[in-house]
Amino acid sequence: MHTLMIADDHPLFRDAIAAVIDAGLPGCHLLQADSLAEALHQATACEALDLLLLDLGLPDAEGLSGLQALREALPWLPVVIVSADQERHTILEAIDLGAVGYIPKSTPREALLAALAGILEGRIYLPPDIMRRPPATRPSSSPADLSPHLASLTAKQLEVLARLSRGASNKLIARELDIAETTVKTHVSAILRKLGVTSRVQAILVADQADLATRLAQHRKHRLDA
Amino acid sequence: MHTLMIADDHPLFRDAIAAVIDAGLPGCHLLQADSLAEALHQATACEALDLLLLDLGLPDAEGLSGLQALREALPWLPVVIVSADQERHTILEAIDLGAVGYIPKSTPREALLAALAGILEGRIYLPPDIMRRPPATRPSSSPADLSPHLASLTAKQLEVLARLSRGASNKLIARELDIAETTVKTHVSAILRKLGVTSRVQAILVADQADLATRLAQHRKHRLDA
DNA sequence: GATAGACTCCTTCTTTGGTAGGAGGCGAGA
DNA sequence: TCTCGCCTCCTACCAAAGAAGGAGTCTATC
Repeated sequence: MHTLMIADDHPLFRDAIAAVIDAGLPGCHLLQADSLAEALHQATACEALDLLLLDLGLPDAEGLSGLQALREALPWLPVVIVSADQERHTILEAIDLGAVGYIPKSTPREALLAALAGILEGRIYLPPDIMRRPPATRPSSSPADLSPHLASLTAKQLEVLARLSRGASNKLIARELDIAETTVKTHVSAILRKLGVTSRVQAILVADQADLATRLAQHRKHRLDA
Repeated sequence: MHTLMIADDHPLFRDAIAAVIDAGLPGCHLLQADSLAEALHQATACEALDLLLLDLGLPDAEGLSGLQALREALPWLPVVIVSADQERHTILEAIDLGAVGYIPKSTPREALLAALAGILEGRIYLPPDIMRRPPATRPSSSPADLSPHLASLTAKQLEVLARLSRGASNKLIARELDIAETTVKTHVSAILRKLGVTSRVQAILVADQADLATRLAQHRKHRLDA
């Protein structure tokens, strides 16, 4: 059937989760590792591996760095995080790094088995109870504006700047925003003037210094508040 | 059974998705809205609403701002995004804002129904095919080279690329390196070809992904060692 | 109703960026 | 020695970027 590996430095926990899997997903072949190095070693050797259950907090891998290392070394290997950490942020970051799921250690065994089954069938699992809670009110709004420049850009100009930052040409931006290329040029010229630079490249450098994404979100928010 | 609302400004698409749901999840009560304002209005009136299918691209809500507004106005209402946009980043941002799922418009009907069913049972749905792909862009910092591209650049090309990354023009680079502008162009063309991109802006994006500074230092070190 | 700003688009022009191809000099290694 | 890769520079040409100036629509505001 499937081959799974459990990477956790607590033998007791490895045994516990192995028992749950044995009972709930019979026929699975289970490997165990007590460190990231060991997991990497075994995973490299074993081609049939279907899924790695990775604990955050291995001795040789602080936090998500272990996941990152794994994704770089063995991109083909699906990894699901199993952790006591229930921070929304950690969960999202894990998914961003390419994890196929995130299972809190507090998950009841039925839910855990269902999650693993879903993942083995190709789905992504996130803990519903945590993710469905509204975000715990983000810090929001930096009152002091480091760059009066960026603040003076209009909504459309920000949209254009965002695309500049992705390396888009005027032509492509025109297509994406469904406006004429000449109009894009007009916007770009305005952006350059307001930012006090002379080329799109420099505009991009200024933009990502000031964290364009944040500003875009703020702009959207302001529009809605009004 | 369940009450769903579809918010999309294309009547044809609303009808299409309504037909799929009618056939696949019989007994569901379906509402429709063609704008964010309309969706907010109906959702406020209808207490029994279980799930909102929200299109990105409504006339009165650019991108994720609509989701943001909904989450603030009606935090109790589960929202699933239905969009043509398949960017990992967009998907993650949507989940971060509290969406309970993200369904690309290209999803086949069976998968769409399964996703909706899962969501109605409390799960989170993310498109596996997109999320399981390794992130396209990630700062690496590992010794293992994910970008054989950059490694293939010669010393001079790296010098040029470093200046490109600071926003320098060909002319300026020529002055700084004391070579002809045509030579700079030759280098730039070589860089673009090796990095597989078509403009200096894109080259810069690739470069600072791969931490150019580190690489430059390494290169200088090698030269000194030799 | 008038004013101002934002967005749209146009033409014209110059500068910059980028490709293609050829060519000479130089140093390392077969 | 001869070859190969890198650096250098050239011409010629084309595409993209950006400046300048004018102009129409719409919306919000006074």
